[in-house]
Amino acid sequence: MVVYSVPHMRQSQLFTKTRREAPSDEVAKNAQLLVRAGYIHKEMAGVYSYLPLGLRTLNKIVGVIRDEMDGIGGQELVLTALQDKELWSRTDRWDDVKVDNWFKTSFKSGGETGLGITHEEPLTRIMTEHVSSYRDLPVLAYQFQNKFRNELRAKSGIMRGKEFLMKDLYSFSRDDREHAEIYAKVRDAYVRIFKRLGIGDQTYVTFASGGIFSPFSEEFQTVSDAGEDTIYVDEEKGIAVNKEVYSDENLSKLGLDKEKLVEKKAIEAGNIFNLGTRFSEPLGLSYTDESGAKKPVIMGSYGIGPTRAMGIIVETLADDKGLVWPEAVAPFKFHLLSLGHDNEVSKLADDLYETLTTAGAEVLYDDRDASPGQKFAESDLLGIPRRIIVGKETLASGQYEIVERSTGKTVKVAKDHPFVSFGSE
RNA sequence: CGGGCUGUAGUAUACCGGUAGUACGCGUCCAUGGGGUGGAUGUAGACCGGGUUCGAUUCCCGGCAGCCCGACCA
Repeated sequence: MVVYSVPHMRQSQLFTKTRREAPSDEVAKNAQLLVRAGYIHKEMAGVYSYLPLGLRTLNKIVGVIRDEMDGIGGQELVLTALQDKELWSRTDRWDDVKVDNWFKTSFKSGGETGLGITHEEPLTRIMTEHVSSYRDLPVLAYQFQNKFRNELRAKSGIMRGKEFLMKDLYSFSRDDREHAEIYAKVRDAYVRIFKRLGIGDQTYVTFASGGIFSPFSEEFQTVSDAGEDTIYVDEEKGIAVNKEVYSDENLSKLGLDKEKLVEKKAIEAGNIFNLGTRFSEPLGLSYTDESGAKKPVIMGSYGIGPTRAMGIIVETLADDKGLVWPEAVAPFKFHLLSLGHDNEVSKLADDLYETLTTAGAEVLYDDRDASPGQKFAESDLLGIPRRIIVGKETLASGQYEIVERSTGKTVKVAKDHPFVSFGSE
């Protein structure tokens, strides 16, 4: 997992502030809450900056995805944002008629370039320099990078922007059989990722339009009223089919019973594709097999947008009081609140903060001189999983109060109780 | 890209053809201290350009920006 240089923080030092009211130019719940809580800042339509709390959350999501990608043998790298026009011309994806959402610009020295919308082309070219024998395959390479897409209409807060973080994994295999194995492995990893991100129960593998090399691609669709897609879910089988391929013919092909399907709105959280030789052929990525024959590499691509995932988590789990983060994604595990002006209380809270941080806990300590009501309200808004309350009652009873954000469930813990009583770490 | 709408203190919102009011925020002071606590006081504003008019924040035109519906969405 990722190691953070600052695992804990005093809230009095946090420069971001919360707001009572949602900005008037946001309609999407995810953007309203994330802006109110100071996690993000809207720079322009569809373009958001990630502030300290937002970045911590985003990094947690990235960490989960990275963990799963590494777990199936993915090798992380990072490609350039600036793209080579000549390369994209070879696969016929430079032309504005073919791909209409490029941000294009030019070099002072002459010639055009564009900001990367996806990265099949550059990675395939790199592979031509490193793959030449069947012994060099398969390869799984992935990256986290900002993609730039000149969307005509940005919407839905951070779920559909013009600049957004994307995890894109590409697989390079010897043949269809090997590709199928890898594809299945990535698919399983994706299922685990959404489960770890806390949206597994609402996320369905969904058949969608495929492309040239397979009849269908598979999307990971999270059921949400904020979704832009319509899917038909088979609850029993736990799979769904996108409206774009919903037809009697396709349903029978997929072995789905029309009667059992339920229509739902959903948002696409991930998508996996069989690319076949769509890019390896035109870019000359081939290898020599055991018999000395030259063969094209079979490719696949697999995307998840961590920023979009963050938006989906908010849409799915937040309540009317504010954000609610699952354990694995929260910017901090604990939100320690010190209530009132009492010196003894402050001392107690300081000591607990010291104890927790020494034990390596990720804790945000609200040490500010603010009213209890304000601290509670802001704590709800920030959505940190467990709130530890230290107040005058603690002095009287000798107990800390721990409140779970998602359920409101409260437990009391003796002051000198062992650290493990605060929950898993 | 087609259609619709909106730009007023830092934020959220009123009113008005005669240069703007409220709440929150922020500063100061007093009280308060387990659900955005109460009071006093201060601070700060009409997107840009042009037109109509005695006078425009208000009406008209253009620009820019933002939002919504649709289309689009490796």
